[in-house]
Amino acid sequence: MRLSQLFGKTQREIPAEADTISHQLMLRAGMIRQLTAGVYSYLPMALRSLRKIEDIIRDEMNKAGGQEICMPVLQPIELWEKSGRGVSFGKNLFRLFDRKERELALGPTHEEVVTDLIGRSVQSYRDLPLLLYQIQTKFRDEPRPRGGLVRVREFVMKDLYSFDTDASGLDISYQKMVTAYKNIFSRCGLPVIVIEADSGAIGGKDSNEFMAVSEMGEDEIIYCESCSKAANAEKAKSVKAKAGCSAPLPMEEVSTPGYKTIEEVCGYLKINPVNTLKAVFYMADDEFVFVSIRGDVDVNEVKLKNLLHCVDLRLATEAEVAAKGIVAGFASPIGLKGIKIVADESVASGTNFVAGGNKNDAHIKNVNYPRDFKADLIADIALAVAGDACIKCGAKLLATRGVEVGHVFKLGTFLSEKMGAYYIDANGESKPIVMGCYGIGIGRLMAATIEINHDDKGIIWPLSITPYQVYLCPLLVEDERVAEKAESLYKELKNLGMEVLYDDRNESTGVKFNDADLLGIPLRITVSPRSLEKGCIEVKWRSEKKAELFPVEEAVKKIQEMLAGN
RNA sequence: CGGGGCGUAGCGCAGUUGGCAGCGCGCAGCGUUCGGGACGCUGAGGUCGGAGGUUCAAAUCCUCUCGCCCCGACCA
Repeated sequence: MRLSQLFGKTQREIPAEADTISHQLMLRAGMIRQLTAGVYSYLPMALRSLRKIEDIIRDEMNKAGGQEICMPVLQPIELWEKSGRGVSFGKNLFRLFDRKERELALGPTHEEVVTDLIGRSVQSYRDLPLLLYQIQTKFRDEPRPRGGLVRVREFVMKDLYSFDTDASGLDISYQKMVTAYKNIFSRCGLPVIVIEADSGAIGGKDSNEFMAVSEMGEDEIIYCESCSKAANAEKAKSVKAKAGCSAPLPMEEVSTPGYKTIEEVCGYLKINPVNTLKAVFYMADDEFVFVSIRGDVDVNEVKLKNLLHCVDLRLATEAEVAAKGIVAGFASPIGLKGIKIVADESVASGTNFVAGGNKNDAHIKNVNYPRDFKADLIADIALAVAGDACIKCGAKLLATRGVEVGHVFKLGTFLSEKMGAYYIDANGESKPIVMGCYGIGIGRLMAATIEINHDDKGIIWPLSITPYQVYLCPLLVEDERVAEKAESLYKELKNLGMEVLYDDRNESTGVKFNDADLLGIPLRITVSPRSLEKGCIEVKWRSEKKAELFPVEEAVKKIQEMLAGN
């Protein structure tokens, strides 16, 4: 491709709308254009890379036994009502009406469609297992798209669905996908870590996320260096520091005039937050919930939501709290009636806590669970944080951030039961098909790769997913020797099957080199009067500082070798 | 949905007592340059996000509205 004809110009200045590195670089490199919030056009440079990523994914999916299909984006709303997930996807589901006023959704994912498809096609255990995938556009009306291609409302995803007769079959399918995913990210030049995850609106049991570790990532990862256990913060479990464990004493009211927050009460009573119990109030699908948790621990709302099996969970408003007769700032579950009480396990982690007095300006010392109050539910609903101990090996946990580039789920049978996808087993009995689903966001993968492979000059493409392999850069194209050599090299390299971006523009050296660095093509070939006079051509890796000179007659062979060796 | 910021040329921005809409980059033409974003001359490019209002006069003041970005909530 001649750069003079390439659609998508480079830009010197950083567009104001971008403050994520990958977003800035993609805009400056002329790869993407935004149409509206979270919706982008992909220009040639981006599309070439995306296609290569897709090819790698397709290859690995096929190797793992996947069969490619293509399912509709336009989906009748009844399908979503049938699965019940229209509710859990909520406003993220794009809805529209056809001319007959029939309601449709733009598919945010394809479990419904594929389960419907399978339910109609699969009859016998002999038809299973099955791995079906597609690479297709998804629509999700995200409340806040961000970071360029990191979170968008329209995007291409590879989604594979596995169908097995039983749990052990699912385990095999799941493992195949985990292996394939590791291959994919490794081939794309993107280091990832596999972590435990919550399954969110998808539902199901086991779930793992593939995270590209990066500061700009949206997810917090809690991990253990010594045993390498790692989980999304919304899923992570941890061992909290022990609270005091002296023998239980009788409860005793203390005056705490105006001291409401844990910090204030601790300061006033000269105690540590670990020895207090705090109260947090939620509305779970319109039910008021009183959460009791140790003062030094925060509530993990994902865990709480899963525990309560609710769709919508939010903090209660002051008015809602007051309406329940609760004295905010001095609340505790002691003696509370007619309110659902959920306690975190940490309330049982010690003795003689300080809790609210349920009246103004008073707290109670020496509160002990379960002696002094009961909970309707007690479970681990604590947010794990760096510094807690690993539940597996006891070492101190660390925190980092990551971009979720892939996610795999063991769905089980809840969807097949709802959607009516059954098979007949060897004994002639009807059973629900056991499902798994596995997704990779293609654009996000590309963005994450750039996020990790760049320097202050621009992108540094991994060879496997680069839009072009070679940047052919003649300096001083008005010099006939240079122009002739560059043209002949261009033809020769192309004929050898190389993907060449040929900077045939009559621009100054600085402009050309800076664009070469911005675009990040792995191998740069410079043809200049200076090196031609020595009978040489200069070759340089984008990732290296130093260039190499090769005699003109050997250059093509050397370039071939360099590309082949990487 | 809560908080903050911003909409003026393709991009980055300036533009307050309300009085001819500007600068830099980029773009087009010509010429001189050429190993890390060169220079000169000439030129094109604007419903100042939109609607309404105040005024002799609005990018500027008022009202409404739309959009975009960031933080949070949320989120496969």
